Amino acid sequence: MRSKQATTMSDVAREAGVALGTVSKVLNGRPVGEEYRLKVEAAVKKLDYQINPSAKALKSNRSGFIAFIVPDTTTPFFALLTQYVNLSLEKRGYKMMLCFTGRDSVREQEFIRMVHRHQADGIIALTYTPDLQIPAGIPFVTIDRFFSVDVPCIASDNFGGGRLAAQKLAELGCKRLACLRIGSALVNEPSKRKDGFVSGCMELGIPFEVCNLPDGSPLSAFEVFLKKSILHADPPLDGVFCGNDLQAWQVVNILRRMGCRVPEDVQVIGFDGTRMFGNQDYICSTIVQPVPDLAETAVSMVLSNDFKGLPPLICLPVRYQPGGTTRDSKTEA
Amino acid sequence: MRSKQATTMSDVAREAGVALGTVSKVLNGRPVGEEYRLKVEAAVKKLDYQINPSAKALKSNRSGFIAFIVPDTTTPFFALLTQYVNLSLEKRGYKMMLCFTGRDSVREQEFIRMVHRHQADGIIALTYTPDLQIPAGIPFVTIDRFFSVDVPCIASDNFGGGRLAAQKLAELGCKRLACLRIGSALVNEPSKRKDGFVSGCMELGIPFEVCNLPDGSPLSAFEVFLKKSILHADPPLDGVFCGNDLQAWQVVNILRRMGCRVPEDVQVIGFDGTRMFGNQDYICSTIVQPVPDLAETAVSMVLSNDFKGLPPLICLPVRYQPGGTTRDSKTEA
DNA sequence: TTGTATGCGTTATCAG
DNA sequence: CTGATAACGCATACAA
Repeated sequence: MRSKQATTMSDVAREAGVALGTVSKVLNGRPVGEEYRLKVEAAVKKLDYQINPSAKALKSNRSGFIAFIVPDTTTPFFALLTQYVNLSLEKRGYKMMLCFTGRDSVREQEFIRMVHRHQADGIIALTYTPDLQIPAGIPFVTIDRFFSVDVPCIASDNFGGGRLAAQKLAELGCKRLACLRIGSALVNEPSKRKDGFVSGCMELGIPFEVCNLPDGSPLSAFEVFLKKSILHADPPLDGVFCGNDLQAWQVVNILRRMGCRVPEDVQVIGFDGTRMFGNQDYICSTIVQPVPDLAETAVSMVLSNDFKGLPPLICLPVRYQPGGTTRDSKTEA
Repeated sequence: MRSKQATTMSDVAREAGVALGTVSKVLNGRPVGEEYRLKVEAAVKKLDYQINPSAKALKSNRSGFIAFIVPDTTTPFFALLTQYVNLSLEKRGYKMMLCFTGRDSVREQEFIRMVHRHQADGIIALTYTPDLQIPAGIPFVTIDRFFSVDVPCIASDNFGGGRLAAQKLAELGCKRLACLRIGSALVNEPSKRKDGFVSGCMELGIPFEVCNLPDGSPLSAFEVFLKKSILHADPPLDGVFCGNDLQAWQVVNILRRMGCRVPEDVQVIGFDGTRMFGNQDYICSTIVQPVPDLAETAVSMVLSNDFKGLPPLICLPVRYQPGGTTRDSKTEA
């Protein structure tokens, strides 16, 4: 029992001098006589009535919660996404049920059960579990991970971003490019960054290499590759595109430790749009993901009335952002 | 209506050949005949029964949700805290209701209403709104913000952290110290960092200055102060303690732009324990807040059976972490 | 159009 | 200790 006995719909009905059902209708925006509506609204205000979400959920089988499944909330990209998904949900009167999995597929599967039990009205998931069991009968959309044609996927234009990186590096004077990436060889959305980059390089006719390491590879593998390509190739490597900003940052560290100047000798572009402290300087030159749009789109799709008939894959436009690891005019270090 | 008609307690009761009430008792761990318990448990497993949280909440007035109110989820410290609060709640079978306020006190107050409506079982808030109306009748604990003796506050040992910073800087050879901070002059938990630092300096008998700027001050104010203290003081300023890691990072940028080498000429210590990408290198030498402990303590307190009778302020120990902006043996840049 | 009655799935009371 | 029964607050057919 809360502090003050909660006021219920009956209280409002009595206060307004109308029937219970009428109150319910007013609250749910159903057609009701103007005169009645005003009386009900007055009573609601007077009593400071708040609907009881549990009762509503019990009766309607709709909880007003959307589950958001994400590996963690501390990686800057995920943190930003979490915030915007939360915001987009809030704007539509929904609450978020946050599930961070720690990349543990058992936990992930457990969450799906939990979400099911809580009658969540939908799930937005950013997951890399390959064999995830998607629950039937509940709207499910993914971010950055394509499952199948009946599971809508919202992603950045990863392919276009890769191309853009290649173009920018060429534009900025690079003579030999490379794509460095640690990540599953599986074809997933982020792996298209590499594909786009390759496509861009080929179109530009610029020499390039791809160094795609499996998950969990040590950073030293990057170092070996970089040493070889910078010291023994002709022209030497002078432009690097990385799978994400973390890897770009690591590569920059390696390069500087090797005595390479960044961006004077080698220019580096990452992916994501990570900023110091979430809202300060960009950590590196990067392809920025449209996080607010990703969130807004995911939310609007998962809440879509006609969930079937949604497009299977939506790609949102990215943009290039100088961040000190390229020789853009305005950010010469 | 969900995909498969949800199985209910009655189904379990029928399957187990017992009464409805018995099932409820088993599920809530109330004493029940061993024989009955086994039958019920078997039926639960067989039918894959899951309790309906809405019905439970409706009847019991306990939603199983704890609200977590935080300015944003992208600032690294908040992101980490969010994750650990979520984890601590999950371990106890609770769900988190995430409310990020964007430092908007109207939104904040609105959340409190919403939380109330949703019958949240408690609130954990990290807020800087001075005149926040704390709802009566619902367990409310704060992090890093002291309201009054009946609102428990969990904080890092800010005072001790300030002292520790002074000690470390002295130990590392600094001859003149300064505390730089932007933040309300209000006496709140974080402002104790400065107090601890002052206390440490005085005890050590080392010369020091304090530069405490009001919220919203431009960074240039720091620069003016630094120029004066480094160029025109004797001995020159060579050790800086900042109110948090963001400010430390900004100060380091200013110093380097001024031509000062960090940490060779000036050493800098921040506060929070911020790391690149959430889990990589520390951004600067810093006093690390015990985030997992803060979260765990806040959760355990807000769920405490005897909410009255909790101590009004709990300070958790911090630690010093070299991070490249001090001349510690192991991190000489 | 408005009002009434029933039941959602659970917990709690109370009589066996 | 067990089992029947009555709410909890709301939505929704259905009757007026």
